[in-house]
This record gives sequence, structure tokens and C-alpha cells, in this order.
Amino acid sequence: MSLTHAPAGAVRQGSLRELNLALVLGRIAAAHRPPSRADLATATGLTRATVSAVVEDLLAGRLVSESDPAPRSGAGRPARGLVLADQGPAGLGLEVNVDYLTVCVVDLTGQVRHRTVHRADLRPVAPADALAKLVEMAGAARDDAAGQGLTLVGAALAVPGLVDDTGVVRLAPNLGWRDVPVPALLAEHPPLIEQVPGIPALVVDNEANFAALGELHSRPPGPSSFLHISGEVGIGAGIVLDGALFRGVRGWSGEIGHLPVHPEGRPCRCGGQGCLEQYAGQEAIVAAAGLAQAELPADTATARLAELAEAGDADALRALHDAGTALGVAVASVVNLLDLDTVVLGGGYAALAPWLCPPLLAEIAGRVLTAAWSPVTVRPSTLGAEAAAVGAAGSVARRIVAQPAGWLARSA
Amino acid sequence: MSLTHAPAGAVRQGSLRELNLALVLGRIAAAHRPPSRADLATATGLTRATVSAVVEDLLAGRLVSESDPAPRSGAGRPARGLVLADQGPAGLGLEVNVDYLTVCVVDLTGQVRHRTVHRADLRPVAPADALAKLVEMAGAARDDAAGQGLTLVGAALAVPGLVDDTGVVRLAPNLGWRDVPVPALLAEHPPLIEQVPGIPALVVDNEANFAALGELHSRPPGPSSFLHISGEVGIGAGIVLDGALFRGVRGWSGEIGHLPVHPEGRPCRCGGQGCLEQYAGQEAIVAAAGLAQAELPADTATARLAELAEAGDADALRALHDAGTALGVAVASVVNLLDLDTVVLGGGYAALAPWLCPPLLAEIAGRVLTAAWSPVTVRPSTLGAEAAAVGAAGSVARRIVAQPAGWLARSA
DNA sequence: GGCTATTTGTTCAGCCATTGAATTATTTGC
DNA sequence: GCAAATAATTCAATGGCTGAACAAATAGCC
Repeated sequence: MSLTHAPAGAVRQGSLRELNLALVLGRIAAAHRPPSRADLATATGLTRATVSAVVEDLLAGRLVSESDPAPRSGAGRPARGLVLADQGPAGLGLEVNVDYLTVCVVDLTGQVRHRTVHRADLRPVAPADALAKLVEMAGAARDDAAGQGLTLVGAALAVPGLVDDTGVVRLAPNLGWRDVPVPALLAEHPPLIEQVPGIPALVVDNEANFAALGELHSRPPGPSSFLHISGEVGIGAGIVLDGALFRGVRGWSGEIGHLPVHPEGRPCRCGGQGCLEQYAGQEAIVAAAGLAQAELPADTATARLAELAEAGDADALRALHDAGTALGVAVASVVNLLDLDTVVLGGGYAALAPWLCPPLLAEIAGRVLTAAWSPVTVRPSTLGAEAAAVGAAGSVARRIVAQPAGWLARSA
Repeated sequence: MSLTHAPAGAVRQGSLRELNLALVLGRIAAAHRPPSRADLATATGLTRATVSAVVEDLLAGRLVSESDPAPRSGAGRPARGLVLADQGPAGLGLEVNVDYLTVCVVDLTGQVRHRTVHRADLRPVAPADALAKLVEMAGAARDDAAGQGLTLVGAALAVPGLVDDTGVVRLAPNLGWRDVPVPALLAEHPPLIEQVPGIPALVVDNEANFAALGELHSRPPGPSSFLHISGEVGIGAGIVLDGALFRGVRGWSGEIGHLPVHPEGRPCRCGGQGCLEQYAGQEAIVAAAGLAQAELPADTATARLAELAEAGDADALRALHDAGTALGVAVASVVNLLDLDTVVLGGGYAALAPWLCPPLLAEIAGRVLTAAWSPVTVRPSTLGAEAAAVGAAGSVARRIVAQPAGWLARSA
């Protein structure tokens, strides 16, 4: 029932071409097999003549290329398949997290063309120094990408915290950051990307949001509306509705970790009581499993839990069951509210999914009003640990696909 | 950060005019004072020449008219102000609820031009008979509207229950409806509206959704993202994001009444435990206030509660405080999840807002992570009891404003 | 009271992108 | 080797926007 939203501004003569460029390129990106110009014409409703003209622009701008193995169909002149170019514009993804820095490059097709991970405890490091290290890594990534024929057109930085709409990190509790003006700090370094009209040079956002975007664009394509839960020290969620990330009025949506699951329960450091994080957060699970709150690095804690559960350790199994139940109460709220039919467990939860899912599904079945008509699917994320960085880089690449006119104007 | 969404389909030559018609008409609708053609040109970015041509089409189609008191500005040729026409297309709103039937007509400007309410206990009435009565009322409404120069171009029916995307009422528990094929039943009656390309003849949806739409389009215009809670026997919510209703994957979003606020609490008729409805539903409040579960009609129960609270009755005050607290836990979940900054209390809650708000706000302050940076506003709805019918009729009228091309093609 | 500055709204030639039909290109099947 | 079939391009026609010039109507000023 969604109304076809018109573009916000005026529709001038040239917008027509812009919109059709985006339409055709989007179809090429979404297709399962390389479509021909004729396929695109029937799919979009445009004339073959128009599609040819549009495709010519896209080819000239190196956004698409003709696939070598022409898709055979039967009699007639063979079609020339069109695919997204694996050379040309690409996105730079950056991530600062508690115990690592990541940089990666993703091309238009969504492939990861470069990745670097630097493991270190970032908590004692000053934000400016962490970002300087990240810029150093990004420089190497840019050079590597250039060698592969890729041009970086935008950067996206994922952080584990709240980011306002100017890119300032207001609060990243587990990192110890507060009011860090990331764009200003990065502006002191020489630019690594080529500015393209319509593509922001830098986007800063929550890691959970970018991880959800990564999931959205992963192959094979999944549903266009889902909830992606990142279980780390904190618990964040990315909400994808109709193929777009929902960021909320101020960009602070998805704070699922502070949904009250036991309103009179344990106090939370957020000031509330009985927040989900106190029952299904990494620290809570580790403590409930009887593991000493030893200096267990964050990234090995989940691995250790999975090991114990695999071995049948009763404490670990009970801890995971209780966490799954708490998670189920929160997820039931979300599903009742938003009527989503897919929940993706990401971050540390991905590896623990076999033990979290059964209690989680039980809660959903008992608490979701519409569960009888519309079953809810819960599955682990297909992406690895650095999903946020890949999602961030991918979001830049997708933006080129969604708005190719700016890039084409540049390269003309 | 929302990407400018391109129209879904192909952008042909004529789409350009369609889009600009919608753009200009939308500006006229959103303006505070009647804008001139020159105002529209600067606001939209179109040329004055284009705006003139577009406005000429709109005037010819009777969608706008020139306002008599020309807005004076200073030196120069006086501008001619443009306003939405109060004659021409209008929307028909219908509502079936537990104890009344309503029909109303809303014009392009959002004004209610006709309204009829028929009070009766609908629970023992067969769906087909209830709808027949509604059609009878709608016939009178159509005649009245025609006398005022209005043409009905679409109908929208609000029901207190779950509706699937074909318009079948899957479940309306308080009404006793189950799998009622409303479109098929209404198709047996002679058509009351004039079919217009692009405007659906009949839309069936949840009352909470339509009530939220009514709030969205009420004057003066409020925020474009908010949560609208309808507190009746059941508790429903309409979620408005960026000026559009969010309906969920299957259209079953907003079931806030079944958010678990005490996961191990009272059993609910939905099969779950500790649902909000068991603590803040009308029946729960009435019972907690010590009012005999006498045959108190639904629509007088809230009035009686407000009376008692006004008089300082301790039991009523405590009942409302507890309900507000439960509501606050649920709302805190929603706000943490969606980062909304406005909550509207509608339906029976509107009259009880003075007593519900304080505990509700206290819970939000304590449980919402971002409360410190972004205060959440809670206010009662400005619309009356039949908000859903008005919202339904208004949604039809808004659709004409959003897609004027269909109407213009007809009247040409 | 008449002149000028100012703003609104319209007219018109030019231009850009899409259209639709005709044309060319390239293969399969008989 | 020819007909049928499918893909892609060419080209005159068309619709709608642009930009600049022009007409209309008022306030302010001497």
C-alpha cells in the first residue's frame, strides 16, 4: 500500500535521465543473471531505444561492462549480457571497535577487494590516535584499490555507539568515547577519496546499522525487511524496512539492548532497570555460565561459550537458554510492533545461534499475536565478524548504484 | 540521510508532468498561507513558466482555486494566492467499531464536510448486515457531498482488528469478526464512488492505523514521525515514519497491546503472558479502579474514570498511575527501538492523558537511553472519538493530492 | 498626478530525452 | 542456403522544461 514516493525536489528535464540511469543500473544490480538490453526494456517498461541510450552512458562511465559469456536463449541474434563493472568506483569501509580496527574496500558488485584488520585494545588509545592509525591503513587500502582499477568515492565509518547527524560520536560507552568530532579529526589528514557530486565524502554511523546494511546487500538477496541484532558487549539492532535502513528521528534507533525485559529487574548502567543487556549481553552470559570474569578478551568469550555448549556443559547451556529467552521477550516486542518476519542474529550471537534459537523461537511463538499466520524466521548472519566494515563500504558502493548521475558527470 | 527514492517504475516523458503536478500540489497543500506561483517556483526549484503551466492544469481540473484575499507583500504586481479547492474530489471514510458505525466525507483541504454516527452494539450483528447499514449511511453521505460540489473518489474502512492485504478482516476479536471478506461483501452493493485511475476504490485497514494518519494530517501540522496509541478495549498503535504510515511486512504492525511488560505476569487471551493490555487496557483499568465490571458501555467507561480521577478518587488515581507506568514501559521499548520523539495518546487515552502522562514520562526518562539528549513529547490527540473514520477519509483525499494525474486525466 | 522601481505572471523559441517505427545485425532451425 | 526469430541501433516526431523577453499591476517618491 506504499505510495510511490516522488523525488523530493523539482523534476527537471535532466532529472529524467538521472532517474532512468538509476532505474536501469538498479535492475542490472538486482538481476540474478546478466540481463540484455531487451530484458531491461521489458523489465523497466522503457523503450529498447531508451535503454540502449542509457546503457551507452553507463558503459562510457565504466559503471557496467558487457559480460563475456553471452547468455544463450534460443534462436535470434545473441544478447549481450550486462554486469556491474568490477573496475571503477568503490567504497571505503572503516571500523573502530573495542579490540580491533578494520579497513576494507568494496566494489559495485559488492565484492570485498581489500581488507585489513589491526587487533589492539583501543580503550586506552586517544580517539585522534585511533583515527590516525585508521587513516594510515586506509591509505594502504587506497593504493591497493587503485592498483586493481578502483577509485574510492566515499568513506563510511562504523563505531560502537551513538552518532549524531553531523558525524560526532556522542557516546561510545565500551570504547570510552564521548563527543568525539570524527569528521573534524579526519579532515586534518589528506583526503583519500575522490569527491563525487551527490556522494558524501564521509558517513559515520552505528556499527549495528552498518552490519544490518551488510546483511541486506549480501548474496543471495534475502528479505527487504528484517531486524539484525548485533550481540557484542552491548546489544544493538539495525532495522531494515523495505530495503532501507530505518535510522529514527535522530539516527538513534535500534537500542534493543535497553528494552526492559524485566521492568523491576537488575539495574542497568543506562539508569534503567531490567534491560535486555543485563540478561543477554555478553558479560551477563559469561557470568551466568560461571566463567570467571577473568580478563577474557571480548572476541574469545563467545568462542569459549560455544565450545562449552558444544561439550554439553550444563552451566553454559543454561546461561544460553536464559539469554535466548530474554532475547525472545525483546524480539517478541519488536515483531508485535513492526510485523517483521525475519530476525538475523549477528555479531557474537551468530556463533551462539544453535543454542539461542530454540528458546527465542518459543518466546516468539507464545507472545507474538500474529505468529499463527506469519511464522517468524530466525537465522544467524552470513557475514563474519567484521560485518559492519563491509556493510559500511557496501553502503557507499550502493549509493553509487542508486545515484549514478554524479559519478557519470565527473568522468565525462 | 534518507536516499531520495526514485519512482518505482520507468520514468517516461509524461511522468515528468505527473511528478511536477504532485510536487506543486503538495506544496500548496503544505503551505501555511496561500502561495503565489512565484512562491511555488522558488520553493520547488522549477521555472515560473513551468509552474504557471502546471497550475493551469490544476485550476482546470478544479483541484486548486485562487484565493480571494490576495496576499499583500509590498511593491509590485499583486500575487494571486493558490489554495486547495473545497469543491471537487473528496474521500469517503467508514468505520465499524464495537458500539457504533460512522461515515464521513473529507475534502482536499482536510475539512470534514459530512459526518454521521449510528450508535448500536455491533457484536450481535452479522458482518454483512453491519456493512449494509454502513452502505446505506454512505449513500446519504454521497448525496450530501454531491450537493456541496464534492465527488467521492475512494473509500477507506477502519475496523478494530487485523486486516490482510486483500482487505479481508482476519480477526477482530472485540467485534467477533473472523475472516470477513469485506471487499466482496461491499461489491454486492451499487458503487458509491467514481473510480479514478491510481486511486483504489476501497482500502480496509486497522483503526489504529487510520487514526494515526488522521493525526498526521491534522492542523496545525505536527511532526512527521510519531507513535499514535489508541487505547480502547484493545490497545493498538499506528506508527508514522517520515510522514508515511509503517504497516509492516503484512500490514500487522502496531500491536503494542501485546508487548510483554511483565514477562511472567498475568496470562493474556492472546496466549502470551504479561501483555500491556492486561495492565493498561480499558478493562484492566476499570477493574483496578474498583468499578464493578458492570455492563458499563465501552464509551462511557473512560468518561467515568476521568470523572472519578477529577474528583480525587484514590482507587481511580492509583489505577491510572499503574496503567501509565505499564504504558511507559512499553513506550520506552518503542522509543529505544525507533528513536521517535513524539507519542500521541488517542482513543480513550486522550481524555485520561492528564493522569497517564506523569508516570509515563517518568518511565521514559528512566529507561530511554537517549532521553538526556532528545526529550520525548507525550500529548493527547487533537481529534475526537471518531478519529479513525476521519483519518480514513483523509487518507483518500491525501492520495489525490499525492497523485493528482489520475483525477486530471478523468476530468479532461 | 506621473514616473520609476519592483514583483508577478505569460509568451515563445530552443532544447533535451523519450517514443515508435523502420532498419540493421546475428543466430537457430529446416 | 533461406526463413524465422531475437537483439540492438537509427531517426524523425513529440512532449515538457528552460530562459529570456515581455506584459501587467502595484507602491513609493517627487
